Amino acid sequence: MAEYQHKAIESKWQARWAEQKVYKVTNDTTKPKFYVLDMFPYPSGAGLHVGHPLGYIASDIVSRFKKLKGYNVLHPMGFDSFGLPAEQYAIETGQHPAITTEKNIATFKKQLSILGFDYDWDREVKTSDPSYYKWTQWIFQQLFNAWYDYTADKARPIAELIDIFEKDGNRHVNAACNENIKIFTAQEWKNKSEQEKAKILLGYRLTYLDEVMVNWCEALGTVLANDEVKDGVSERGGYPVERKKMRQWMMRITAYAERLLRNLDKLDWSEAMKEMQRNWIGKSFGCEIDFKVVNSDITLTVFTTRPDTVFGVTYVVIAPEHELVPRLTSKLQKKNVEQYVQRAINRSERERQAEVKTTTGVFTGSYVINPFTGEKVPIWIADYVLAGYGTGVVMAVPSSDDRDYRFAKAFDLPIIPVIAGTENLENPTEIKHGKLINSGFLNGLDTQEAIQKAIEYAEERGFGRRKINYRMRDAVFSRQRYWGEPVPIYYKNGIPHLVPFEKLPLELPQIDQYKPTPTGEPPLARAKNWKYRDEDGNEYDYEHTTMPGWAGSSWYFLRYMDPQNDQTFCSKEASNYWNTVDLYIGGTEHATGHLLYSRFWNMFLYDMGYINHEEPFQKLVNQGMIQGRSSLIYKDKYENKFISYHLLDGYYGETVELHVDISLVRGDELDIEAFKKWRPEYKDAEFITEGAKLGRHESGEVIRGKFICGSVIEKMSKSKYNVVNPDDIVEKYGADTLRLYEMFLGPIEVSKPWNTDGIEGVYKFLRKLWNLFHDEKGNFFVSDEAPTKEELRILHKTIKKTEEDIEKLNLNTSVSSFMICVNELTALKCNKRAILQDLLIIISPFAPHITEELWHLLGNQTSITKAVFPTYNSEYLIEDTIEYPVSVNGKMRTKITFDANASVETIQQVVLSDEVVKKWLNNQPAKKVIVVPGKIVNVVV
RNA sequence: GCCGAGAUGGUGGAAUUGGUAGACACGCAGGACUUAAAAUCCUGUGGCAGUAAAAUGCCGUGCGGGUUCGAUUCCCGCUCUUGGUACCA
Repeated sequence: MAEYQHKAIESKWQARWAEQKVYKVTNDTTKPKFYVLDMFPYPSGAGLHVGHPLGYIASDIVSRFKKLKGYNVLHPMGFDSFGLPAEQYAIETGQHPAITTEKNIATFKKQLSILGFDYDWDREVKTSDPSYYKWTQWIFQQLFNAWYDYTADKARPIAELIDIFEKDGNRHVNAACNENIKIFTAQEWKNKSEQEKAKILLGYRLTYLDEVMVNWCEALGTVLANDEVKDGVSERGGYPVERKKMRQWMMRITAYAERLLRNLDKLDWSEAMKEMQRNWIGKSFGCEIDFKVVNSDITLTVFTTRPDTVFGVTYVVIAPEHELVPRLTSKLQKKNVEQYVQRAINRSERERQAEVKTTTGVFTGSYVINPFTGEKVPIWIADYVLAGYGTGVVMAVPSSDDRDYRFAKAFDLPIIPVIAGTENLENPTEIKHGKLINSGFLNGLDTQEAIQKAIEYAEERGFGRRKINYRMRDAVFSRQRYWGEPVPIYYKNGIPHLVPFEKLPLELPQIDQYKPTPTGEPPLARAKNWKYRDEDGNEYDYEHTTMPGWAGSSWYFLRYMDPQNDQTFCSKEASNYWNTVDLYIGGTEHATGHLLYSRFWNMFLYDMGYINHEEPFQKLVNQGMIQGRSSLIYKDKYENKFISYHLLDGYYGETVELHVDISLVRGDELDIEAFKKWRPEYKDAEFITEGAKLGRHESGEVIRGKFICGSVIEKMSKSKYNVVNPDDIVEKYGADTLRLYEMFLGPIEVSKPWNTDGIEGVYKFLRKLWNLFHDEKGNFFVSDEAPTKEELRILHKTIKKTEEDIEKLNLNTSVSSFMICVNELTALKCNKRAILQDLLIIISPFAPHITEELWHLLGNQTSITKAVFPTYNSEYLIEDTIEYPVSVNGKMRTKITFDANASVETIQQVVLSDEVVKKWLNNQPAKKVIVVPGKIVNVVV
């Protein structure tokens, strides 16, 4: 008697696969390669939840499928193990983040291993491992030692730039560099001090130091992400946050803007994803125009994409944080301006952009001359202008820009219509393109023509120039944190120097507390005796900031190719063989962060000749999120009293909403006793229940009623107590069921809340599959009879569907087709080896354990993972007749069966003489009969 | 605000390129087996009207329009949910 015993089968095969290293991947092989990758997880303390495996199962299915199709498949897993939560935990408990992280990784690995993934664990990488971050630091140093040559359109070694400076100065250098670098000759370069030279070079390097605005929280002594700031105060603790300029390491990703944009066309990513990156890069064509400030030597340069509307400029707006603001402010306006700037600067950029209802701004007291008209217009300050975009100054054309229009209305500034048809409109910005009016030499021209004409005019007269602008900014690389890669830099006389390669990795030092120093220095400043020592024994300070989370994750896909190499980050042989990632699965939340930074680093390594592919991820698929269903409980604001969900309306007091652990709730009903034990402060809480009148049951038992919780669908997170762990499901149903079920839930890209309601159906399917191989008594029983035509049709229909579905990643419908196949074979009582053996192979990528077991019961000696995917034969699917749906005016009314090769004329004739069709024709002749061969007939009445 | 995605029965979802809306599964209802329950199996199941039961008709893919012989699919305008918005990863 052998029933389907998932536990025994799964642990047996997992052990055997590990023991025989079935999933070992080698780099030298004659087989074609396939590289399938998941975005690696951050090992959080909550462990793996049911959302993580969604993508992992999909990639595992593809990996196993490609192996069956004869590919050498690289399908690795590792951990993005630097990050804030471990550090936060360290601050609170004093526990070293490395210890927490190791523990969390162990939990994750254990959880991953019971799901039966085909990872080669010998290739695991961890970003917080010094043997890994040695190479992250090395890449940083390569970026430090490089500059971007726009003429060659690639990065080059900084030594070559120094050569050019020595021979020719920087006059002919077309490089990505800081804006304030002055032109110098070779002789001038040679005369500069080492200090000066270092400063200039820093302005060219692909990683450099700069002063940038950050959210500084004095009380926490650290910089906060925009996410961590709510309404101008820190989310944690509610301390005030100010915007402040700090010296930070930057990454010159803008050098790559054009290539990052251009290459998108070559990638097999969703249009949505490419669009997001395009918008992030934000390329726009336009020009700069110089506006001279009246009675001053200052010139304000604006960037505009609409120089055609320059005759409609009625004022100019400058960003509150712009450095010229103090010089432009008149005595009379000083107080107003200072007040305004103070307030505006402390608002986040997102807030400033999002706010459209209230328009704010202040007049500086200064004026500029519009070089096209010679007219004098006022300079205003407004927070809708950001210092970081364009030049930080805009020319305002209230008649054709919405924000300018609102601003002009609010402050009663003039509006000059410049586009024909807008003269008499209440809101002229409704029409943005057309023939120009009130615009001097541009009158009568169309928008596009006028733009070109205006730029030419400005260029000829020297007060403007054609300009391509990008919205993308250089990336801030420094973090005022402990748990990240140390930046391999030390300072000598204030000039940054690279820690020599032999001294890498520069390991994280031990510190007493994981907090910033009392003076607001980053945590690494606490390290005792942590200094760089040169040969002469001189000591220098190391850089005290660490690298951001995205540093380690920007190149990990290369390390998997050659994970143990201690000579280089990844050997050329390995990267030449594995090349680009063929399928990358991960969430859309990485659209503009990780996926741009990785492309940038990969492109840089390509430029420097370390790898041979320019793009890291050829095909990208975005998996949706599995959301959690949180349970909510309502507590009286002042008393230790809880109110059941449906009684809230009638409750007299004020209540607060709290998250309650979902393990204490069954179908919205709270287990009150368990809840009292959950938190000591609730031990004596009072509960107002519902659903039953208080009283006594006939048996004498007191009727208590039910306590019902509210619920909300949101991100699965430890802090929301809504995490569902896959372990319990595997325990009850097995990994094969979980794998099939997660795929069966729906398309991989769609987000949905976790819900186990349908899991029984999938479990039943596996039992039915098992029963195909067993008789009623449970004995293994398979026949060697030749299959019938019908059985072959069922099998080959499924082979075809599965293959198409996996290629397109429609894994939910493959599971359905397996169910249909097994249902049909069960109905035919088919237990033929010729059919079942192939069926096992096609199901094996989805349910590797049960299929491996049955495969061996069939007498096979080697693993099913080494089998060959069956070839679909179209001959088995040919049908002699086709049943046509016949519709009248597009509505299906009847069905008529025709010979597969019946002519259109025959079909029309038969259809028109059909009783049902006649009824709808009602003795009128049909206006039209449309026959789509093989598909449908439509009669138009 | 800006950029991206989505909305189909009681539920998860299916529908290949514009061609039978609701595959497959859950749930529910009824039945078989059983002393009973569980498990298993069978039948039915979008809504409304209609019928003894059928037949049959009408409505129906977030809302309002449009294109088409034919629209879940294409176009225009909305609503709601959701991801990103540069120091969460």
